[in-house]
Amino acid sequence: MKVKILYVEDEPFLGRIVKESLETRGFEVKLVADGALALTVFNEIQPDICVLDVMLPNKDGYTIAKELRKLRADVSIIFVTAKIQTEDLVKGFESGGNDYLRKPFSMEELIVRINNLLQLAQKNSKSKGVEALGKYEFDSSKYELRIGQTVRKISHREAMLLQALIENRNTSVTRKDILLKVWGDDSFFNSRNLDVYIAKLRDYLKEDPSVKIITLKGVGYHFSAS
Amino acid sequence: MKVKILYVEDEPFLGRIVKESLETRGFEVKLVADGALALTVFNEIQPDICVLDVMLPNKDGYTIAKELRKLRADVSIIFVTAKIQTEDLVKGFESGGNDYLRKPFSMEELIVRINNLLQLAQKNSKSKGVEALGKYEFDSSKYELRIGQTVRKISHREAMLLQALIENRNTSVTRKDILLKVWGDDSFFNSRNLDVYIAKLRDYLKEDPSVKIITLKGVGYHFSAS
DNA sequence: TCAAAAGAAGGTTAATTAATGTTAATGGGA
DNA sequence: TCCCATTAACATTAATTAACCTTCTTTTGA
Repeated sequence: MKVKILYVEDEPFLGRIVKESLETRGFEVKLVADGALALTVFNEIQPDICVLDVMLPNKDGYTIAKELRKLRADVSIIFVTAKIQTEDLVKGFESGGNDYLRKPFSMEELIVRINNLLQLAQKNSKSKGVEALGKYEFDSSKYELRIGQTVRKISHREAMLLQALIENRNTSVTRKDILLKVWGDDSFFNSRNLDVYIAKLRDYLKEDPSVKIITLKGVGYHFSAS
Repeated sequence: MKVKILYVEDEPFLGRIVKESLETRGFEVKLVADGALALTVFNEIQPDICVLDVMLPNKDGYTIAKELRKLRADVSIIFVTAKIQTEDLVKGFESGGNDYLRKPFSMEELIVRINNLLQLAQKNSKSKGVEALGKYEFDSSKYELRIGQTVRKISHREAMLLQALIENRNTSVTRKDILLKVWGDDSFFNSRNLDVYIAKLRDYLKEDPSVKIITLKGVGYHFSAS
């Protein structure tokens, strides 16, 4: 499958050249000229990489980046800017950018940096969609948990929770973060709800003892799986 | 502990300025002017980040990078170069570089990119492995303490405390440092709490008398283990 | 100067409280 | 109705607090 790129750029001439140039190299590029549209298009095409101009009408690149990160923590973001102020650079990395390119840039440089990020992303998350969890496989788009021949459909909440754990695999997540991500708020009742769902997941995942959800009492959970 | 940087640069004037500038920001910088020396110095100081000029006498930056990667796969490498040819950029990433900076660059830009790589590296290597403590083995990501065939699950606090001791193995830690690290504050009650947990760890570790938690009354503890 | 007394710091074990586990009952929407 | 999310009820475990004990240090007075 082609690598999808969301390219947000308001200069039409530059935009078209870069888009075509990237397409020649086998990327699938969606060009958006208006910052306010970026999120909508992002949700539509689910790109692997976002290339964002910083100066944009309606909504600047940094703001977009922050919003994108919330939607998908693992998306790769490259900023492109004519500004050379270093505070912008700082802002760029702070708002969740993975790389920063100054205009004018060469196509080769952009492509190299794109490829670099793709490799990184691949290392971090293998082939997305289907996650290997020990002997299990979790298909986050189908809400399916497979082990051997057995397929178990899991519910929306179960899937969200499992996803949240997977995103923090081999590190710890706080209960609060999970609650905010999965339930949207961390009230007392939702907190007990989380306990219930953890129990369910543990039950689903009990066939492979190497897949573990360890409780960090007073803190959160630590999910580990090969 | 300070972040250590190996900086290979043959222009003495630039080298000194960058070195001093980085040191002002709290980095520990070793400046090397000769490519052929880079490896030796690398082994000596075990840096967290390497900043390599590409054009160097005796051995160029790309070659150095490849060799460094062989020595330590997880080291972060930033190339710095006056060349603007894009083939160099490609070569840079291919030879194992993590980032590429064109001269002239601003200090801020360098620092931002350094910090970015540090964060990345931390994410990747977070769940570090298994510590040998005399006859025991402590797996900090699984919260397991093993001796012979016996595996004991320990709690989060127990693990944090043990980790804090291990990090200061064969030296002394103050109670205050431990309390801040494990409990977040050093109030009276938490201080007594620490006593309780020290007792637990001593109990867990009593099978091997060479593993010792020695009390330094009025100061802290001294943890020793082969 | 020295021994006894008083304190302080920490050791140990037990009791208490808070957090989470588990299973079942309830309730609401396609 | 059926499924899933939520709430409830009771069980379990970890963390904290308490109580009492031991050890070392400091103070004090003969």
